[in-house]
Amino acid sequence: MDFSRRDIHSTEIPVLCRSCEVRHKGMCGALNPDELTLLSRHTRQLQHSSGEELVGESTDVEAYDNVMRGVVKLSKTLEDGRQQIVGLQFAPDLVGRLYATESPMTAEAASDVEVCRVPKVMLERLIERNPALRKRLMDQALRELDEAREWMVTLGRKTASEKVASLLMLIAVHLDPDARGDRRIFDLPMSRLDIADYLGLTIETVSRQFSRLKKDGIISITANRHIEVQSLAKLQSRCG
Amino acid sequence: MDFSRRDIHSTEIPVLCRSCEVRHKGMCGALNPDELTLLSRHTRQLQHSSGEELVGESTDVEAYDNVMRGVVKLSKTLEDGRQQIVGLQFAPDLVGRLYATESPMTAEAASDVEVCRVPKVMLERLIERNPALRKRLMDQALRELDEAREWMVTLGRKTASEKVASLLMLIAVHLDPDARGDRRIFDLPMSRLDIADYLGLTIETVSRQFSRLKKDGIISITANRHIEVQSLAKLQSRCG
DNA sequence: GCCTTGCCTTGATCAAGATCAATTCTGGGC
DNA sequence: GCCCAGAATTGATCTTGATCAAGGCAAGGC
Repeated sequence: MDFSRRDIHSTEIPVLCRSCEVRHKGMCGALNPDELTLLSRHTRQLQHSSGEELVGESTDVEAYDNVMRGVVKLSKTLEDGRQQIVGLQFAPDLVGRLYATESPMTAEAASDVEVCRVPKVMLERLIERNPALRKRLMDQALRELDEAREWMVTLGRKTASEKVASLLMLIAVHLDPDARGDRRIFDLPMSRLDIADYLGLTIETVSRQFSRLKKDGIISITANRHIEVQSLAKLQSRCG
Repeated sequence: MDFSRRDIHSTEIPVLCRSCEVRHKGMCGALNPDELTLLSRHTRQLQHSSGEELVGESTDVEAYDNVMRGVVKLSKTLEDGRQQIVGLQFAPDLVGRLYATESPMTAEAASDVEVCRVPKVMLERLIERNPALRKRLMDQALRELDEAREWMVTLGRKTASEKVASLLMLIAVHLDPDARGDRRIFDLPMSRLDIADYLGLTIETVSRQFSRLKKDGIISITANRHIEVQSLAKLQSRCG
């Protein structure tokens, strides 16, 4: 698995949401600060497990959401309730299916989240006359495709213990990218249920695998969510 | 799962590969016949399980392959040999990672395949000045992303029997799209091993599930590959 | 025709992970 | 500090699908 840091400008730059007059610490992703300032129309704070949806099937608004802070989960549900998380979006990703008014998917806050809402037509009009933006959006789509396919290997061919190790690696890379050496410290941005739904496991199995990683001295956990990875190399070696 | 026929012009149109002077029955996909005639430089016939790779990591050629006939499998392999097929490409898909000279993936013929090879730089130059082509390629990327995420649900949350039913539905839709009524007849474009690698199962489990579908009168199989679906509705009801 | 080879099927057994059922931990309200 | 509700852990048991092993079947070579 390729856990290298994605190519974004991680220095935070102020972004002013014109309509709400909220000043964010934004990051350069698909939309740069200027474009975001130009387009953003509404800023929302969403709380973890509020049940509120972002751009998604049921909230079929004509908009995209640019993630400013926190983690958004994209999930799909079978008729009998079985759920699978099919993607995580970190700042500064743009959430929402380009060129489609609905998508058979739900976007919800996995952690506490702040998003800037961008009207669909405005963005799509801007895409037409801005080749750089177009390229960045194409790159986000292709990167998400690569990530989805990489995760298919995890879902289809890895053991429970490899799955959990892979998730910890993924999050360590996204949430503590500047750490030095072999240790990483971060807070899990999601519940055990979310983790299970992302890995195609049950919460009990996830919990047992965490306990095993603790027992083996690879991680320590406090307050359920706070993770200290003692050795990233050892964790990597468990990713299959 | 959405098994609706993808939006392509399925009428076949002649395409002339200029360099090889081969005339194909092409279909309109990401590249239309004019663009393909303009760009194609070499036509290759690949045989099922020849081991030959299309555009991929090891054959790091500066080209894309446009599938004219047959089915191409995209797969990833873990160090210990566990394999996962992460996508199937049917005619007239374009195979190859846009804007990247290598991708951690292998593309091989799943069935007997005919492809038109297109030089990377030529296509990327054409993209710059052809908005319609650009949009079609963006749409293929977004569609592949949707399909990958849909398959993640299959891999992570469905039972073996639902997985096999889902694969049969997928192939029925692609390879016998014009069939009327509730019956479908087609040849499986891949081996049991490929099926297992696409579904995250073993060949034995796949075989048992086929046997069960036969016993329940939902499908009949002759010569290993030839499938007759007696009731698409019943098959659908087993997809989870 | 017979043998070989590769692919598929079937059966017996095993183990990883699911399920069911208690506890225990954590955080929030008072 | 104490209580409560939701979340996480742990244990006991069961099920699904993997593994190991044997045999069937069809195509190609001689």
